[in-house]
Amino acid sequence: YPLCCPLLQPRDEITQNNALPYCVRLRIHFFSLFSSSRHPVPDHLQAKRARVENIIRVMAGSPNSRQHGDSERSDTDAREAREAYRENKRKQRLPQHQEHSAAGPDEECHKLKEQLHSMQRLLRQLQEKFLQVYNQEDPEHNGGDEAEVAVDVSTEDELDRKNSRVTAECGDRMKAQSNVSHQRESPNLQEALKKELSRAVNDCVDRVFKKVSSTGLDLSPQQRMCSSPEVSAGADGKSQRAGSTQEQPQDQEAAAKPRSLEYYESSKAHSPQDQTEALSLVVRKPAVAPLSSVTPTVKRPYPVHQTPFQFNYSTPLHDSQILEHLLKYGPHSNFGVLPCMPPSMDRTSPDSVDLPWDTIAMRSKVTPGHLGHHARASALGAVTVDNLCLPHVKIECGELQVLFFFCCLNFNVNIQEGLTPSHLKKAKLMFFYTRYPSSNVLKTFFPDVKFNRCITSQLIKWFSNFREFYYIQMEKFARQAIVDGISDVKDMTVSRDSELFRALNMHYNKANDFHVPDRFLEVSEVTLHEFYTAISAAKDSDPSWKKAIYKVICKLDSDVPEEFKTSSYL
DNA sequence: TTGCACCCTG
DNA sequence: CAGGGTGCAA
Repeated sequence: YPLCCPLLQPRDEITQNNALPYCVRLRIHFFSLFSSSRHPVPDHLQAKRARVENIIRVMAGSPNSRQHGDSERSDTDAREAREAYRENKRKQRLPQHQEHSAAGPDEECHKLKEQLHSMQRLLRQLQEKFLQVYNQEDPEHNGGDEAEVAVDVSTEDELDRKNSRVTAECGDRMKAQSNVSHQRESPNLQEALKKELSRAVNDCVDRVFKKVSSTGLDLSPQQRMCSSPEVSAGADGKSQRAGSTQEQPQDQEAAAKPRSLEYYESSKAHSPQDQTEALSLVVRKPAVAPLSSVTPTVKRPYPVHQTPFQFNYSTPLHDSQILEHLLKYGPHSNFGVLPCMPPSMDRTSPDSVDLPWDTIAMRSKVTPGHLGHHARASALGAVTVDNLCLPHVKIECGELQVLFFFCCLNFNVNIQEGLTPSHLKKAKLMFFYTRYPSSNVLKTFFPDVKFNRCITSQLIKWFSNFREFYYIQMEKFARQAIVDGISDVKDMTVSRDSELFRALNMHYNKANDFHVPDRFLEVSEVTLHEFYTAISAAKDSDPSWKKAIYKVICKLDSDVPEEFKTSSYL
């Protein structure tokens, strides 16, 4: 079976089968995986799986979904293009030190290629592991009918024949089940099938979560929301509430609120202990020892004040760290604490149920040939990827299912949309070289970040804050020198022993694990002298007296070393 | 009018 | 560090 997993297939096989929404294929594979891989399959589950299998084939024959997807994609492409144009126009107006960007799509393409290759490599390894364990534990079920679950689109005639056959079969099966009898009244069999499919999938996902929680994973209610069996979602993204949720207030007002706020409130109601203070926009990275030495203090970045537009940082999972960890140390190793993200939806949002999985689908398609999908992913992923984060999850169980789940999770979030503490650290170290980085420099040196306007301004703001601290220190020490009666500028030097340097180093290089370049000491000294002379000349009476200094200092930037370009630098 | 950088504040 | 206010330049 594992060979059929779409995530484990070569990219071409995945993308060429796109007659069917990828989310559906992925869900099917989840369903098959969890219903058959470890235990003999009960009859009713087998029947369910067969139905699902049939539904796939029916849907694969439907041209509607694809056409819809294509038009949607070109819309997004156009939007993206307009955005890029505006971005370029804006750049032309930036001050001198901000150069033009020529790279753009090529760069992104290259970035995506690299990420894809890395992910594919990891997935191949995972596949091997899967096969190993699978063969050990369940030899008699290996290579059985699951192989047929993969969608094979052969000739159109054949497909038609299959469709009519499986449609009939599926109809019979459904008639046999009293709990879906109402669906017979549906004017459109496909709609009914979709409902049944999503019910099966939700069922499956719910079982995954049950399994997860029974084997040591700690999931709070909101993390299970996307798997709620009470909600039946159509595979086209629409959904219906098929049951009631007693914990959620369901007034119109709540439904009209921005999703982030809505989620924040509901999550607060569920687990008030998690949110105790104003939260940083910096997304905490996972503490995945020994890959990262970041202290595993995980803050829940639920944004109380965030606007939907800012809701773009998504995930701290980074560069397949989780998967790598699993592959290196096995699923029994202790993961410590996984990062958390701000789940943005709850089950009171009737149109949200299918989104997390759609997001998997779209993001999984982020490949050089599918930048259109990428655009869709950025638009929707900003909101939906959050759902897949499992805050405060300890991985201590050895379930392959969990491994696979996190594999998908990680695959999904391979592209950074949020800035992590590592990015902040890197930015601080970059400050030793450049006080006024252009947006191009930022893009070049944060290749693992999916840039958008929000992220860019956040990074710019960081450097603005760095400068602020820097200049405050300079002014402070310059004034101190004057108070101390230093009469000659030459008597003021900045060395590694200087108090001034220690203050700066403490701020930008707290761990003191980075060798600060000499050039930074020189620039610091120049800045200190500038402040000294300006204050000595009583220029500080002019409200904008610092501007002259800024003008001098911004010319002293040097190039950031190439090593900083590697996303795994830290 | 818009975007940016700085300033101030929490 | 981030948000809001302000002034400046394009």
